[in-house]
Amino acid sequence: MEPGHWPSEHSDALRDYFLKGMSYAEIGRQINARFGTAYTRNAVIGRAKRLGLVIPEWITSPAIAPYLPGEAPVSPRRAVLPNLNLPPKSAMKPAAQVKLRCVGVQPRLIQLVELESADCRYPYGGDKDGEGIAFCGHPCQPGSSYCAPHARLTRRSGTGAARVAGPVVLRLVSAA
DNA sequence: CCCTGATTCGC
DNA sequence: GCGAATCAGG
Repeated sequence: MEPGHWPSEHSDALRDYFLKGMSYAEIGRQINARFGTAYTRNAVIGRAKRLGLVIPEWITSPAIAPYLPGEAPVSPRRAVLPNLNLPPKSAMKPAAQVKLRCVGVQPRLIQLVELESADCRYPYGGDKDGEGIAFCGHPCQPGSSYCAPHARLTRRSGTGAARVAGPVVLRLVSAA
């Protein structure tokens, strides 16, 4: 694809994940995984800001607003315009952080019964599927229960023995 | 050290 | 408008 612009699908996903309370890096990773894109966290952040993404307080804080007299009851809608109304800092999102997804790998989404002992046990679904949970299924690295991408996703680096691929360009290798 | 978010600046 | 580079804090 050759989009100089973000597809609405991606933007929608971005909003969804954002409202879900995930960090930009994770949002990026998940969108990357789902759409097979290669957005960096910077890209996601920049896009989010440009989109005017804001934390709907009325969602996270449905409490009564004890605004001071003189202050207009600006509850039902925060100005989404690029004026000068940005909150002092980040409002941070409370709930969420449920499940991680994955990197640039496309999971086989196999069932547990099909999962072998040498397959990556990375949980998929369960988030908005409603269907049975599936797993990555990629051949896991020796000594690990996950494949390389998922292993590095869980934890960074590999005891100073994995600094080979500089600018990592993860692309799937699964063919058949 | 790792991570995070936020901004600026060049394309 | 997009995103990398960079900055700043945890």
